[in-house]
Amino acid sequence: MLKLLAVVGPTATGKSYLAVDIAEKLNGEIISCDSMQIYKGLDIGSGKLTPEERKNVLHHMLDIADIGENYSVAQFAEAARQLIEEINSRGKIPVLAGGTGLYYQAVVDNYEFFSLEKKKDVRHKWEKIISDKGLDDVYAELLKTDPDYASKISAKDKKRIVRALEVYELTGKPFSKQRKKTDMNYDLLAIGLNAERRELYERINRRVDRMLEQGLLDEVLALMERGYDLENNAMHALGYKQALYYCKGLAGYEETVAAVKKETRNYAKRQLTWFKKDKRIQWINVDNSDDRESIFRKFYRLWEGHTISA
RNA sequence: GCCUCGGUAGCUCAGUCGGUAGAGCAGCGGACUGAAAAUCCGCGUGUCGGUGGUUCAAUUCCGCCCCGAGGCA
Repeated sequence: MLKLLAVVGPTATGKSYLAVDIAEKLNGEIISCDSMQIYKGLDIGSGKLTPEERKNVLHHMLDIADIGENYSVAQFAEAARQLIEEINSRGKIPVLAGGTGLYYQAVVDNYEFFSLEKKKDVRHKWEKIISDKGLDDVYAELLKTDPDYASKISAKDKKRIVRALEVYELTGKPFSKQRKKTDMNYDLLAIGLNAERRELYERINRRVDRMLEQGLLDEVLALMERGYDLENNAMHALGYKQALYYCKGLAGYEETVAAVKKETRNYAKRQLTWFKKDKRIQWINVDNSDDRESIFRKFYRLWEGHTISA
């Protein structure tokens, strides 16, 4: 069975560093599991490690998409599964590390995605209908094409409504028919990093301050100069969106910083909701007194206890 | 020391002519299969500063005390 190590959890808990330490000491390669670090040019704000910090370990799935393109889970899952095979065949251990719950789940649970029969942009068509006629009409359309799925989601859930219609149009199959391919087919050790809520929020606040010191606003200005704006998914990333408003003069500085911190805290909460549901994950609590070494030691105990580890 | 105003949710405050209270922000919980750092759903979380009194009933009225702000000395 293919080995797979996963490092997940909410933002600002030190997943990237732990992954590097694991890969260095256990002869591994890292597969980033982060929907924003995928994009070239989102560096500081996405919390990407610097080239210096990752020079000793091979990192996959970083900087593989342009901000102008819209990357998808389906692409990620396919590429990641391929990498897991390759890394295993080299006798090394793949470390899937990152905080994007859907990406993690799609890989580990082998989600099925229908192949796209047509390649065209139908999303804008539906978005136009929404702005012309309203969301209700579009939801009614979904009720016709895929009543099962329509009944599962909110009639106000714009993104899911559009997506289901889009997938139906591109694959010819209703969204609700997508399933897991099989149950888990990896020898998985999943590690979750978490901290007490208070401590977690302090870490997040500090991290946002650090990003600003490191030049997040300059990064965003540079992206603006290259013509990127809110129509690009990547620019909806936490921190980037708010910084964009600030750079356009639509928000004040203090207000912007507060908003980024708040939304990052809310995001961390959603990540926890996602990962807590996965009972395979073994949690490591990180606190103020921990450094990289002590976190690695906590990990190593779990690794030794893992039955098929070798 | 005296006078005035204030003390209600984590914060800022509203309110109850006496029937144990509600907004905003923050927060909490959840969903999630092709944008997911997205999108969506749900939830007031409270010794109404403390303590005596009046009352069937006090957060509300009265006394005393504590704390904060301002004024007069």
